[in-house]
Amino acid sequence: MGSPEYLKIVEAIKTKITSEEIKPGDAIQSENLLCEEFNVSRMTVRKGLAVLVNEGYIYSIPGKGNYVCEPDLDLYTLHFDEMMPTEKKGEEIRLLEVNVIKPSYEIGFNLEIPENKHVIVVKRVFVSDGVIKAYDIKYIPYYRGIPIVEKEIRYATFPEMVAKKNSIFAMTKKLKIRATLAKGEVSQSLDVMDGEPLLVVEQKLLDEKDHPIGWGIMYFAGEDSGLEAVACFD
Amino acid sequence: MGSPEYLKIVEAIKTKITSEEIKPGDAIQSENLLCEEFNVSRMTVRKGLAVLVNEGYIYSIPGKGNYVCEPDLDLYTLHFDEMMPTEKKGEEIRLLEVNVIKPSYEIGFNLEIPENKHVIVVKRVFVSDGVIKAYDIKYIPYYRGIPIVEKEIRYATFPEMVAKKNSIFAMTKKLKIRATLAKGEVSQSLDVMDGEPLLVVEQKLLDEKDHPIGWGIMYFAGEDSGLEAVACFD
DNA sequence: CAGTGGTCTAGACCACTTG
DNA sequence: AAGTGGTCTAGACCACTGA
Repeated sequence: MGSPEYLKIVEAIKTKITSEEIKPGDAIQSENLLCEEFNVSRMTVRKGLAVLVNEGYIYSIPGKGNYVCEPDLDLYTLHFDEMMPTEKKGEEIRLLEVNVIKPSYEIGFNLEIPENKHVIVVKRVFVSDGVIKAYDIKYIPYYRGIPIVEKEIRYATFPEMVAKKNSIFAMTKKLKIRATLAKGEVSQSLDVMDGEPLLVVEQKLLDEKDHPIGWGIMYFAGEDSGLEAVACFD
Repeated sequence: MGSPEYLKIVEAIKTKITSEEIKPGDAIQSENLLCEEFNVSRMTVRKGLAVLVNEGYIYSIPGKGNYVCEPDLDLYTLHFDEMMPTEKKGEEIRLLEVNVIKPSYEIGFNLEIPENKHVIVVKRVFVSDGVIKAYDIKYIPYYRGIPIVEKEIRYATFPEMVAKKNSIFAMTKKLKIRATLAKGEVSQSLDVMDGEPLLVVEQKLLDEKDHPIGWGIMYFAGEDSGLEAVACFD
């Protein structure tokens, strides 16, 4: 009752859509008709429709009308916390290595830099209740002023490591997720046997021009450690 | 120049944020000030601010002002196409099994149903250029009218299988992603050796009351097959 | 109290689509 | 030409925060 008029319009149309009274591709009644129906001004109707557009229920075609969206059921929201649930009791980060190196072919390829440019490599493990949960390797093109002091880098997130050079608002992060088998250095760092299944999350940090400014790989041990995602549509 | 006034306001404030002229937690100048600055009416200013709110740049506190958001750098958009890139050349879906069964403890637990309720089980593999890419198992509580005809179910997505009973607009999908080793039935279905690393995507379909209406597990073979996600912030 | 954001109105003009 | 959505105005009243 006390709710704003435009929210009543939102709810009314949402109900029509979820009850399948109107289906994807169908047109909504015109804005002028909605004005009469709800006895409100056109701006109020449009505010309600704007909410539905933002939430992915409808879209507009100028000169024609407002239409119900085909829901994109393949889109999910993934919450990937780079630092695990740090700052909690029993959580700890161990810094294994901070170095300036010449990039391997793979590193140079992923950071799109020539082989004579130096690269910072940071290797850490995340420990929970005494058990190593994840092994994290990050590569960042070297630049003056990059933090390489242990204290600064130990608890730093990927964006924080490059924040001096790039605004976090102008960065994009991309993930690739796959499975692999533990072996060699990775097994040792995670303290697992070779052949254990590992979840691999590859992170790439891009600047506003889509140029890589960081590349990292995280290995997660244990079948219990996984990621969760929720469908966007609500 | 020809762009609407409210978009000019959006761009101006975005630039201030990405250039870090104003930082997270800082206040934007008041709406009335923005009206004067840009020589527009308040509704136009508010339309611009609404865009910034939707895109996650700012938030409002009634009676106080508009403030720059702390960017949530842990949120990603994951595109998980349940049907793989089907309908493409060289792609094929093989239906291995459609059955009505009594649920195991695990199935009953995940679907939150008693053990005397029957369940449809659908097993499929996704084949690309003759290579089996994924093995898919889905469980759906049995109800009258559920499609169990091969033709109907072979190319059906999870939501389509339950669509007769539930509107896709009222459904939620949740994913859990982890790594495991191939073994037994899974190895055979994927035609890989035991001990191969597999990416596991567990899907749960929930109705509007958060009650499960479907549970599925997809196994992806091959180190090359993985998922990709992009940070939401733009 | 003056200032802020939240809601709403009753008009207006434009570009666009359709018959 | 009539109808549609997109933009915009110049007011208004409200509930809220802070001094």
